[in-house]
Amino acid sequence: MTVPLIASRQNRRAARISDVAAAAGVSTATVSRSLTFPDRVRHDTRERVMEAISRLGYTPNEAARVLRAGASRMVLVVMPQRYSPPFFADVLDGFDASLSAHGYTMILGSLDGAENKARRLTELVFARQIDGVIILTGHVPTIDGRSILDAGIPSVGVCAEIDRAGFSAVVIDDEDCAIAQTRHLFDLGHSQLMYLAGPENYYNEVHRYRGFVKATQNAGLDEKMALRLPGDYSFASGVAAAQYFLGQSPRPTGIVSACDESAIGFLKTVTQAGVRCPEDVSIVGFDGIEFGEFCTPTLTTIRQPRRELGAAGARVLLEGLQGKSAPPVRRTLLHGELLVRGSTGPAPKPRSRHLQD
Amino acid sequence: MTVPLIASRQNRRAARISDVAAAAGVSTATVSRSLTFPDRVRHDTRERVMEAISRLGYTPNEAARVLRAGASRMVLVVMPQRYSPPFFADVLDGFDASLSAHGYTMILGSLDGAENKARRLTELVFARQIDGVIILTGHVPTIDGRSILDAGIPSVGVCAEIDRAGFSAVVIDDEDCAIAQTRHLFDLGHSQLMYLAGPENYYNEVHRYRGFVKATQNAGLDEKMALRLPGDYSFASGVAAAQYFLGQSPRPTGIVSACDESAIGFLKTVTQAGVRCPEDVSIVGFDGIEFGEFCTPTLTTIRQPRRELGAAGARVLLEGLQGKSAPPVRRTLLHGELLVRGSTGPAPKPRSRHLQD
DNA sequence: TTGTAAGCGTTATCAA
DNA sequence: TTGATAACGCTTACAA
Repeated sequence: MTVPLIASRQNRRAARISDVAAAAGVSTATVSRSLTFPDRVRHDTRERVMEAISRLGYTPNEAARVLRAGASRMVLVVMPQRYSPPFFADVLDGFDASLSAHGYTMILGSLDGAENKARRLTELVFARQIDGVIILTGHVPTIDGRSILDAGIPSVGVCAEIDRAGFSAVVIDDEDCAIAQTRHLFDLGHSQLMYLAGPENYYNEVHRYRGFVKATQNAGLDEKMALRLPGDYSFASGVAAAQYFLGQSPRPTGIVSACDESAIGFLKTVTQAGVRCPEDVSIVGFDGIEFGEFCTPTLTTIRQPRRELGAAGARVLLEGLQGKSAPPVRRTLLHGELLVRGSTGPAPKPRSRHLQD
Repeated sequence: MTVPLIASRQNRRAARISDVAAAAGVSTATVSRSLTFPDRVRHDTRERVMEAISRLGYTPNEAARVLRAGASRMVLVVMPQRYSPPFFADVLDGFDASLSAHGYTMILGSLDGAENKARRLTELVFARQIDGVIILTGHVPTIDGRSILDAGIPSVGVCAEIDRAGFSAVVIDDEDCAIAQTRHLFDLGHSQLMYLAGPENYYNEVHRYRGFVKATQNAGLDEKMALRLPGDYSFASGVAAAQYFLGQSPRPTGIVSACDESAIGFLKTVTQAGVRCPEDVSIVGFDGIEFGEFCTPTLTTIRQPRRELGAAGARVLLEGLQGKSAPPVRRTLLHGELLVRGSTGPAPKPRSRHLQD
């Protein structure tokens, strides 16, 4: 189903290339060349053309250029369903800075809400309105038997690898970071851990949980000493996990969270219930969002290189966009870094703790 | 200066309308009509056409449609220089939901970074690639003697009125909200206030500060009892203000902040220095971002109806987009709401307080 | 170095 | 109800 186009009110007719050509006393081809290949035009001719352009306030009609050239210089960034604005804002900044420096415009589309959002994005790509795609989630939906990835335009996964072969990715070492989170707690003497998960089957969740499991196994910890609670990267799921935690006895003393928001929700909720952090419970977040410095206590976490992820993602995409042939598929690995702050401390002495409610 | 277009690699040639027409044994006009005006085509003809479309995986080329129809169904959202992702994310969601339901695609552009960002956005609009504009800041830069507002396309200010006559706006009652913030502190007995400002000359800052001044004057408070500290809606400016505050003696006991981030930065910094909140100092934020519930103490603030701002802004723009003639200019006023939480309490008894460092 | 002219893929007008 | 055809405004062979 296509919505009919409604022509917008034209006030004064916009200048066309032919107007400029007439004003400068040259052909339209010369105007076009003056703009795109300045050195293929005689100097004084170009001056006349430029003067006419600025006098008439001419801007080339983008639709006509796109149609003729078969390229739109637009890049679509696909956001996951549940996303954290504090986290992604910096990544997007990284994209935007690089892309706009190279003449590309960034379009943002999110996969949340109804299916028709995903449909519109897919159509946009197949309508040849998009030259390249950056995907911030591992999975892209298939609509009417085709997905954005089928359009055959350069596409790169950032923050998450795309769940289909043949695409480059820029990611961090999620698994190692989760190992670092977990080890940090072990090093502090914790032996009863809890894992606060992200959305099931998400790339990041899978890898982070894998790291958590490896680290606990390495430490010889029994599976049962490392409970996994569901979550979705929201404050709310941290609160829910905290409520579960408060009902436990004995309680775990170390919490590994798959993101900062949930960690902060958890932190606040248990603190309010009288549990002290880090004396009674230690918690490690993941992402390094700015809030982590402003909650109480400050949040120990994994700092992700957010702008660098954005910049590197843009760079990889630009290679695909500008090269004559498809560049080799590759995986760029950046590194997260453990940031020890106030929310983690030595495990409490092994005394049973049911200070409850 | 225009960047040359580089045609993207075509794998298999995309189906065109003529391919569909041939496959269905009709003319291209009939294919077009089947898509746009289904009821002007005989039922069985349309069925054949639709079958061919889905068999060939045909999607109309957007550039061609845009060129021919003179409308792009794209809406540009202009973000201010300094913006708060946690705040604007919900507003954007509000836009996106309404716009995409009406067949429009949203493009995001920010004014931060170098001038060339603003230039690209301006060109995009003059290139007739954009049907409508939503502006989240009062001021839009002029580049080469023209601004986005000069393009003559429907434009609406959201969260801030545009600093030029002739444009509709959807805003909240900033001034009244600031009065409510300030009164709340007076009601609690505070008489030495401090105002933590937003960026100079921003629409919101101007109105909020005006409300603050009015409320203090109404209360008969001396100008000197109400210091204004500069800020820019960031955590950092809250921290800076806190450092100034800590150096004061006696200190103000009530802080009115122009945004939540600064308030939280302030809160954290003074708390860490041993000042108790709300016993020694009360603070009121502005915006109602989610994190306000998770800092310690929770933040008293003004809750803005963010999604409603987005939805209303989209609605006003859509009127301009869909109507035959320009709708009347009007100002839609929504209301913020004081949310009393933990960061405000009765003014301390008037004893001098230099508990310092 | 410059100009001529043929498309790019649609949609809308007009005629059948 | 359908079809032929002329735009939409630009870029780019190719010719001069």
